[in-house]
Amino acid sequence: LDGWACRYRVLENGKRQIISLFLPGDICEPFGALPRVTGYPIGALTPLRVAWLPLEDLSRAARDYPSLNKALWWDLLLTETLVHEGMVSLGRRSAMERMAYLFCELHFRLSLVDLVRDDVFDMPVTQADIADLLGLSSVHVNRSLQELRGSGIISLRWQHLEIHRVSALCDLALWDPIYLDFGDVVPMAAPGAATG
Amino acid sequence: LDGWACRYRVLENGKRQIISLFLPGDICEPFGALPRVTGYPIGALTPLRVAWLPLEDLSRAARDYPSLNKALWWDLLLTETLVHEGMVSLGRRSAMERMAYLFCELHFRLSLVDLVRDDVFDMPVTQADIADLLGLSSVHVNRSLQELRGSGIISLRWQHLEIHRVSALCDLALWDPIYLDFGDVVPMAAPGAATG
DNA sequence: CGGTTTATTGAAGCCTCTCAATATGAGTGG
DNA sequence: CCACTCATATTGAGAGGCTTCAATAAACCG
Repeated sequence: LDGWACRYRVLENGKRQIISLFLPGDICEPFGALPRVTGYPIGALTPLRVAWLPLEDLSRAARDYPSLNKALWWDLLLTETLVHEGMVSLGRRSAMERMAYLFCELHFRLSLVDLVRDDVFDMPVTQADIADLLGLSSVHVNRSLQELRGSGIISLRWQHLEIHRVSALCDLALWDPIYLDFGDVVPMAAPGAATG
Repeated sequence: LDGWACRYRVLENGKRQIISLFLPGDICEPFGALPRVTGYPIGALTPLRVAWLPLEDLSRAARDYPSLNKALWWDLLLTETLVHEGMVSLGRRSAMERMAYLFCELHFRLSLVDLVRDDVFDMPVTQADIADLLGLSSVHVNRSLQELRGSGIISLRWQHLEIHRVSALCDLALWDPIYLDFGDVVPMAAPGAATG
């Protein structure tokens, strides 16, 4: 409900990679068992306020309310897409482009839950967190950030991010709003109970 | 059924990133609508032989056979985990480590479908493909490959990969067999039909 | 047997990392 | 309100990994 969390993984050599971000309104375990099984822990990046949904309640509610069921699928698809685009960032975007992309993504996601006002929003995370999210060192995050500020596209102070030129940021990020066409998605009717 | 495929994404600057690999036996669209919606194309890396399952048939079969339903969830979870670990590779593993990790993953996955004999298997992809998979340049893939061969851990000729020292490869890859504990997964019973 | 794709090699340069030091800010207790 | 402490941010310098460009060798294909 409040605060930012993430799914992450720490390698034996001590390096951490953040897999995905959970923002206010996000569902950490859309259909229950997903994250439990994978072994990736979920950690808080800020103090958190969370809602706990018993599996049975969620399951029953999803069965009773088709629109909720659809919303769960929608969430699953969107989350998946975000992860995929994160992979593209890590593999094929430069440090600057990754930073820009991250801000674009946050702008998009936080807008969905009405947490953006005039292209300004809170970013209650540390530069080290951003580094682990983007696969960079915190030093380099700092420098990229300064460069981005110097170009006049954004400003970031007191954990407030202000995007001055959204289109310039999107261009830099190689942003492609492929997720925005989710409106009329009707995924396959989910199969029956898994008792086997 | 035969051949390798992948889901990928090409950025405006022409760079390609491969999101995930589909090997023989893999399901490209586990619950139907997932990839269709995200905009990521699926491409063949080799000549392909595929089975096409009509959505209704799959849906009905999953409802009628709980074990199949469970298998679909299992597949979804495993695929998800593989993607996540791929992110960790891109973000926090060096070129050598990524190569090693890729071979470990392939060894694991191809073993599941009985395509590995004595730690030897086919790898019918080009070095450029591997580069796009690991977020590297093909030149660097070539050099990392040579280094890996020179160390005596593997040999790769005629698109045949031979792993001589599996444990050394796993160590190098920072391999962590977290997916191997999938045996007794019973995910949440999938919710009802999505008509909304 | 040519023609095209793929693999290999070399050299130069940049992007990003690591190490290390300093500055700034937030929180705490006096 | 200030001194102290700790986490975070910033800066510098040097090194290294990886990339790009470009050329050559090898393998594949009809």
